Amino acid sequence: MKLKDPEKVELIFAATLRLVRDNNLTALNMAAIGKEAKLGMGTIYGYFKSKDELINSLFKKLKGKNLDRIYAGLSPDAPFKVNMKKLVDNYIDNRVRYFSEHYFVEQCANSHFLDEEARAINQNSYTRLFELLNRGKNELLVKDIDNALLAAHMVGSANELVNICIAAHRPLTRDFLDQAFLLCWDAIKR
Amino acid sequence: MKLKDPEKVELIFAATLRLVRDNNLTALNMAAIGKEAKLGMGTIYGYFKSKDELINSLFKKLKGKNLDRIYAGLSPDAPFKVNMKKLVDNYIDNRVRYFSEHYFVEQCANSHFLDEEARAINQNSYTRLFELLNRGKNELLVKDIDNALLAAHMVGSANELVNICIAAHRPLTRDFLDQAFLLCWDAIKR
Amino acid sequence: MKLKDPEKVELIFAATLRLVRDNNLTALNMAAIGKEAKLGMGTIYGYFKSKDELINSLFKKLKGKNLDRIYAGLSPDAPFKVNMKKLVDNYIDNRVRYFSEHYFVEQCANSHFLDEEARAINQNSYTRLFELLNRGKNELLVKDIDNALLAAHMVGSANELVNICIAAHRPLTRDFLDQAFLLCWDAIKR
Amino acid sequence: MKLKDPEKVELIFAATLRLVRDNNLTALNMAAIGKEAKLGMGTIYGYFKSKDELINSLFKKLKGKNLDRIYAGLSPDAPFKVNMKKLVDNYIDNRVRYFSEHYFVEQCANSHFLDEEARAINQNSYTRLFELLNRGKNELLVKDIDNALLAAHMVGSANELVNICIAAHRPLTRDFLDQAFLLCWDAIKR
DNA sequence: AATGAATGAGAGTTCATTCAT
DNA sequence: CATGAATGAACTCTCATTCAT
Repeated sequence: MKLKDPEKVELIFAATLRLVRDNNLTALNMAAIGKEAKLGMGTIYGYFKSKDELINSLFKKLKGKNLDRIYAGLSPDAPFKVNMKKLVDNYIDNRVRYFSEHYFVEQCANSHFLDEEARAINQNSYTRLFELLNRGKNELLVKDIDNALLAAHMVGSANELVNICIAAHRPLTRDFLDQAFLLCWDAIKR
Repeated sequence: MKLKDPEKVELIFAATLRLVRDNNLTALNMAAIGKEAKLGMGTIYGYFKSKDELINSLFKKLKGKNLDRIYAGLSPDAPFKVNMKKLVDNYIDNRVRYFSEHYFVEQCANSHFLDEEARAINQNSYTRLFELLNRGKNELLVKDIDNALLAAHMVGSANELVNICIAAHRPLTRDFLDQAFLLCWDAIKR
Repeated sequence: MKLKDPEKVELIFAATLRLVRDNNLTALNMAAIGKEAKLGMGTIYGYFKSKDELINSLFKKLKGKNLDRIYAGLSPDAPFKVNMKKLVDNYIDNRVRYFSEHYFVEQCANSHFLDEEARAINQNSYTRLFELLNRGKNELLVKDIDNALLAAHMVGSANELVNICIAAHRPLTRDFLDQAFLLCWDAIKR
Repeated sequence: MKLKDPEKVELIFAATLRLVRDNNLTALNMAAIGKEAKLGMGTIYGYFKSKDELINSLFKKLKGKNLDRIYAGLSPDAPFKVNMKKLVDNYIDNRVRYFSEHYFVEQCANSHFLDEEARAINQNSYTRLFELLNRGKNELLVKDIDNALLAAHMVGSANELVNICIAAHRPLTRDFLDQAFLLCWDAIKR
């Protein structure tokens, strides 16, 4: 698929995110994307050969962008706990700031749209967190529990926290972030 | 005189759960339910006046049954921590044991199918957990943090733990449950 | 079709007339007839082998009954104009009094339900009127115009008059009948 | 840029009229319209958002066109009786010439398809005839009888005349029209 | 004989995808 | 290239008819 005009791809992606945020992935349809992006349906099919490809494409892009943002500002030189705090802050802040992106990603994860590659990406997103947790274990700061469990605990709780935040239209305060981290840290710390 | 057969409702529900587990809520269609339940499609409309009603009906039933199971065996006379352990065990055990039911409920929550009543039920499911956490606070065992945050932390992490468990075909061991509780407890304990 | 219980047939017919009057022939369905007549659907199929047969049966019965009522009280010994007045009075009175029957008959006439026999009956209903008109012509009271035209004029106008009457909830007064007859008589009289 | 084709609406309307003429409104279905109009079924939904809308749309169009044709050639300057003759001629001629259109309209009037607006149009179609009859009364040419009765008489008889004409495959002769008018005129004239 | 639950063909409608313009 | 009208398979739902009770 030749991307003749990269700007159009962004138009399509943005339209898709708005529609899923407002309506739901289940209600997403190609005609609506065309209308929302102010593009003909044929044009969209010039950039994506199917609805599935469009969704997978956007999913992969968002997953990548998101990982970059989450690990931004972490440094091997900083103390472990500082890195963890930064990570949790980043994670929560990101989920709130880019809510429609995460909403889309979450809806996709439960759908039949994702292809093998996308599912793999979804599962590999823990890699860097695992590395960080290993460092924590080496420094005898983190419980000697399977990384998968530790990660699941952190990510699951952070996600649910954000969901509540969004549902209650609660603004993201420093206090909230601190309390969220406190819970996470107490859970995993040795 | 032939009466409408209450067992058929169960047949329909079971078929629906199997189909959603195997194919996804998005792929669920009335013809398939009929075939899977070995009933004519019209028969299903004798028990539910629409696909939406069927889905909402099943959703509400599962939500109710699930809450009952989760809080089974808890006692006001038992120490707080014992109750919490029981709760987390129940919760995780239930999610694994009745995976297809939870899968269905989760898919519904992300869909346009749920009616107002179902959405309300979905949101009120935290009530009993809040009461338990209040007791923990009274006994100075639980951090003085908003119940919503504490609950979100517990539930979110438990869900993600189970997802990993299921994805990795990992059996539910005593060790796993103990470690999961340890994380939860350390997080919320004062 | 053995009529085991002639009373049930009447129940079915009455239910059908009520339903068509209230809803329309297009909306008539067998389940509704069963419910309205307080009979099981199987019972109805014991008396009529299909929906079509039921409708045709009722149509034929109503057509016959109606003709008898319309020509009741006419006598070869009475003067022509007296007979005509009686006929128009009968016709209009009947249409108003047995409105739901005529409504059913009219809806049938425009439907795909009627079989050959019913259509024939519908067309032969003019025979006796033609004979009467012939007598009028012999007595030099009626215009020398094709009976079909004369009859169509009378019947068509009477029907439309009644429709207006019903639509406007206008009661059937002596004046109304007299004016209606005046129009008819002036039209056909030589 | 391909524009929605206004000709297609006519194609759809024409196909609908043919199907109703040949089979009945009750037997009309969207797949058949598509096939008859040589259009995909979905295409029809590009022009009409439902079967009901299609039917109401066609009904309203036909009602309008028909009224225009019926009152064509009438003039306030012409004598009353000349106008009446023209009107009856137009009416009968129209009903015969555009039989399938009238057949469709009649079937609709007896169906559950018409919306409020269409029913209102159907009932207001007498307005112009009432005005004409008022003029006749002013000129002391028409009986002092309620317009509704006079109109019903004229319209009802004309309709029935045409039905006979069509049923008997009788061509529409000058004689026939003259006789039909004679009946009408004698009926209403003072 | 009477019942009404069960059936499934067929109706109206949607939507991913194509293709003439 | 871009467009959006056209397509028809697939979906939800209805209803005449059957048949186990």
